[in-house]
Amino acid sequence: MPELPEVEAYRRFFAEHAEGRTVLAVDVLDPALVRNAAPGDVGGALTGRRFEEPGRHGKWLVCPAAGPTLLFHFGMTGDLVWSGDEPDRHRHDRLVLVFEDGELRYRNMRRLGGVWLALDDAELKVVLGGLGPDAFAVEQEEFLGSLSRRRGGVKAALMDQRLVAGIGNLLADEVLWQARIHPRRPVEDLGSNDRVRLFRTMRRVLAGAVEHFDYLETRRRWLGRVRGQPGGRCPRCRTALSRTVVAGRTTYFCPSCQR
DNA sequence: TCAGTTGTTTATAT
DNA sequence: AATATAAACAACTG
Repeated sequence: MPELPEVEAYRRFFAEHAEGRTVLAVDVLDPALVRNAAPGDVGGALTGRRFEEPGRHGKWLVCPAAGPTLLFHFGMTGDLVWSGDEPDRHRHDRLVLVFEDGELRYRNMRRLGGVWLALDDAELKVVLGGLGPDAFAVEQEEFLGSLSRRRGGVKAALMDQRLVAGIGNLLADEVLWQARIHPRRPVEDLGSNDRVRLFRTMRRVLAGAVEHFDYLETRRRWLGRVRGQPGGRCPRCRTALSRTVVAGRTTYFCPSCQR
């Protein structure tokens, strides 16, 4: 379920297993998931290179290797697996980075997402240039500025990666529930107090989710834990949650708390 | 068999 | 020009 917090966990996982290590080989098991280069280009660019500290922007994992950069997007079902934790390759493993002490596998059941290669900053910008600032790093001033230029529903705005990068369907519902804002509320109707509360709530939710990225199961007072459950009730007021479609996605909210 | 699914892109409509 | 909506992508699960 890769939104910003999960990708941050992947970033740390990548750092643990790949940072500072030299690529011995790249096995492209599913050429279609190398999205912007010929399959052989990835190994050509990375073999013999050493990965540096990985970064993250929104839902993208950015892995520089002293020159070329490998980028991962996880779609809905992407994952990273270390061979030490799981000896055998899996049929959904799409690309494998081979190191001296093991291999790191990019797994993706549904094949949404994939792997991108950038050879320099210009190519990096082609891949990431359309994204807004990272939702966990953006300053309040910039966020409010973007909101002021935005019209339409607030949930659509939060999920728009050009506005801020990293918020997906579940986190958008979580942020709006915690901020007590109705997902269909037009941005232009929000007062400045609502906007500031939205920003602070977004930061708090992201911080909590990055800290405990199993928040969907374990966070007792969060919406995520009950959304989708039959008969799910608002953790604050016990009102039965509403389920609808907003911005094309299944949306849960509390009709009592979120006016 | 059928509905549903956490992401993004594209086409079309407003 | 922006925003909204639906479909497509793809491969499962219940």
